[in-house]
Amino acid sequence: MVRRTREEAEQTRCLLLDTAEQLFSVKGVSKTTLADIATAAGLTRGAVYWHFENKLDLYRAMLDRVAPAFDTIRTELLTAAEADPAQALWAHSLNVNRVIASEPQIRRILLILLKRSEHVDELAPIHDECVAHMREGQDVLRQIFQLACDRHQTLPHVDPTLAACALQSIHNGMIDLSLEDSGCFDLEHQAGDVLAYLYRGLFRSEVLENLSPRL
Amino acid sequence: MVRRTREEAEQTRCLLLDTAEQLFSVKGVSKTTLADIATAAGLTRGAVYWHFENKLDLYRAMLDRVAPAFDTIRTELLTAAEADPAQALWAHSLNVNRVIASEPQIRRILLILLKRSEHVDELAPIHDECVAHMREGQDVLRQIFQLACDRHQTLPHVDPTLAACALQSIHNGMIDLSLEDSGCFDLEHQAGDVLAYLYRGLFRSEVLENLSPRL
DNA sequence: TTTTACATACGTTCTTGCATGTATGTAAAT
DNA sequence: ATTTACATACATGCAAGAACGTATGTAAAA
Repeated sequence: MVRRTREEAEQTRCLLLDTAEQLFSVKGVSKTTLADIATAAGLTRGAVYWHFENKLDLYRAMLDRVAPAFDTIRTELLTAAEADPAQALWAHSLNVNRVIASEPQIRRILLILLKRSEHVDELAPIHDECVAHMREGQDVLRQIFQLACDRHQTLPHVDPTLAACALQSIHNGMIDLSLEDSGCFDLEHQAGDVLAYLYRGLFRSEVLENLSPRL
Repeated sequence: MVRRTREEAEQTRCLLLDTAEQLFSVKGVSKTTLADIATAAGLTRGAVYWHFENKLDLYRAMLDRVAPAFDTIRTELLTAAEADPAQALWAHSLNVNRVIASEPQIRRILLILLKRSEHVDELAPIHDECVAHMREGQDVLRQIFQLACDRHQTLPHVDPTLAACALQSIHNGMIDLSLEDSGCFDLEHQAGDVLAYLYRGLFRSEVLENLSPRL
């Protein structure tokens, strides 16, 4: 399979990334060799080394493909927050679940990040970026909870920082559960109700009644 | 360092497990070789192969050292549940955080399980056991939430299964956050307040007021 | 004709598993 | 109380196979 034009080369690159995604999610990152990826893609290691410097470079490129999706969600949250913080958070929570439940590629990448790679050594800097990204996300949540507090949407004694931790934690926990092979948790159908329990402990009932879609 | 008696041999075994724990948590499981462990312990690979069949056997033995701690916590939960389910759950939640916060060995093992190993291949059966253990734990939580529902301790429309998911998720999420190097979350000091938000969305206020230690 | 997009071949570095060596402990026979 | 016989607790050496990086070959595109 010899690709000749630039266009076909781009296809080859995508194929390698898709194949890597697949193999990483099944065999784990450390157990998947560049030869495995090349062979599974119907190519040779030469092709891999043409498109990527090494395994780490390929790994980073693979993750970069899904970053925009998360940026989009965050932007939507920020723009909606000024009008109604509580509503913005609720919509955001459902958004996160919907995206993860509906896009297999996102699920595969999360699976690789959370359960198919070791967060050390060469991969450490990449995972550090992910953690930094997560902390930014948590800070965004904190700001919006602060807004909600200022507008008295939250229950008394709700601290914005801790509320952000709570929301982030329960989201991460649910994502983790849903990624287990056993499939003991279904993000699309159960996450809304689970989130509702937490929201009821954070926001006043008048606020909760006005959330759409219905809490 | 030649150990001659059985007693000294047991010490050597422990030393190897301690060393493995340390190295796994720093370098990751796949990047840590048996030679690394042996050398760091001041021994050779021969010693490792004497005490353990192979790397997998060593890994399992390492995990087995902390299993009793979790069993103890679960037993405490079950015995306390009959008298007062809500109180038992609250005490259990605080217990989990206290144990993890106070015992470095537990934290190291959790770190290895969650962020320093790939849940595939030879390690897969071990991690499957962990998942099974977790699901049993979730079922215990469900049963106790069922008790709480029966006694009208919970708010209306709280489903035991989903409540168990919620509690498990937020616990796992907090543990995950607390294990990050950045230390952006402190299990011992912040987890109680975060948990309180969820409990307020699950239990009636009369029940919450009677929880000790104070919610 | 040069560059692109790969394929092929080679050398090196780990890592593992096993086989073997050896010094010490231990229990029973004498 | 010795000696004998064997088990224990490691250390050392070797063979074999990954996996990687690189160097080189090659056919088509530009």
